[in-house]
Amino acid sequence: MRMSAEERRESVVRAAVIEFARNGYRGTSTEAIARRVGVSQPYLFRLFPGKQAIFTAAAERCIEETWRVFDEASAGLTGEAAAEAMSEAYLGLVEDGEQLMMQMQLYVSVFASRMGGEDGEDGIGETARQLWEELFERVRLRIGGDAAEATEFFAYGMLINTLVALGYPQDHRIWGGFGVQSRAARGAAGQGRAE
Amino acid sequence: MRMSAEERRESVVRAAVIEFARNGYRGTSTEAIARRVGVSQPYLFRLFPGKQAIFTAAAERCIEETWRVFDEASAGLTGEAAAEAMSEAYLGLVEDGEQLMMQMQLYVSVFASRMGGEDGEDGIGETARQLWEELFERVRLRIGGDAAEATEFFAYGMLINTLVALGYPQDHRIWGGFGVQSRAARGAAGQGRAE
DNA sequence: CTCGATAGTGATTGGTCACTAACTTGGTTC
DNA sequence: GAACCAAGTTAGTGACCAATCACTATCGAG
Repeated sequence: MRMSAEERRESVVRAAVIEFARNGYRGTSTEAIARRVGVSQPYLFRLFPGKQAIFTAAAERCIEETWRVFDEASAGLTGEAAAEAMSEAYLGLVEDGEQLMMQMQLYVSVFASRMGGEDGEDGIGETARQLWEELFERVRLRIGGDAAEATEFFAYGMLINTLVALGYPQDHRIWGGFGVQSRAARGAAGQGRAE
Repeated sequence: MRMSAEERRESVVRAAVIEFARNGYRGTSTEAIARRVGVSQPYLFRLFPGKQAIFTAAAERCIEETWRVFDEASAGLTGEAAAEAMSEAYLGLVEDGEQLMMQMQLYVSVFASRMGGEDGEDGIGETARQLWEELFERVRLRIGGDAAEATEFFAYGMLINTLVALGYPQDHRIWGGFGVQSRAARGAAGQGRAE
């Protein structure tokens, strides 16, 4: 089906999120992305300057999407209620694993690009930090401005990432009282840890 | 320099942790590991049945090492004091990034192996979960048996992983009052969050 | 010294992958 | 209906990589 280059780019990004999430940067062939999109592999290089650019676009998309979900879930709320709503939404977002693993893949790619890893020498680290800080700031404001609470929110978020990556079902004892239904929000809700 | 197969395997594992940490499973060539060890690439396949086995050995080593550091740092302590000591030790362990990134690479590999990713079809997920649970259990006992506190400990640990991976120096404001010297311990210390 | 075992290498191979060049298809406009 | 342009394809290239095989070097024991 013939469509505009812009529309194609959009479907490439969507396909790339899935493929990169599952197999990582090196583990994903441009062939696989192209097949998922339904176009020939060389055509990708007309829509994007290279594989790295596709990865970056997918990573950006993924973090933007995370904020979109947070924003939607916590619209009109503030403080703990907002944090709770966002935590709950995050568990939903992350359930299928694709969004989550794209995040993780981004983190390891950023590290690799710093450690003289051979690929990703473009400014992916800079981009990632910018996106992360923006997300952090937005969440902080939404839950009421307290940095420590925002930090706690993200800490539990990162634990969720890890447990999901390892493949623990949400009723496994390792989730230790959080996870499963809305109780998941408890830990991340930042229930007034005074300091 | 000629050495016993067992000694060689040991140096291969050490080299593999570095290479896999920096470049991931797919991004690391057996050639690169061999070069770092100082042996020919084919010889690796005499010491290990395949690339995957080297990766698994490196991952196991890395988690065992984490416990070793925790254990040493918190020897003779219990409760919050133990948690604080372990947190502090973790920041030190993780500072250079290699241990940490090997962990992250393990997580993404486990996920990939679950998602029909083409490599890692051996039981790496099972192995990883076992190692993780063992570590969790040991930490839980050391800090006094409370699962929620252990969960919080690990949550902040995972946040540390992410921030280090993204390349934030420990005095960056995103660390929000934790990180930097022993104050790092504060967040992870599980300071009696009643419920 | 020599013989057996263990440590280690060089050459190769079948396969994969990012990326390029040159070409074709389909829609729009005058 | 032809001229034009953007969308899309087929064919190909050089580089790299895990794994195998057949071989050599070095050690220790009798």
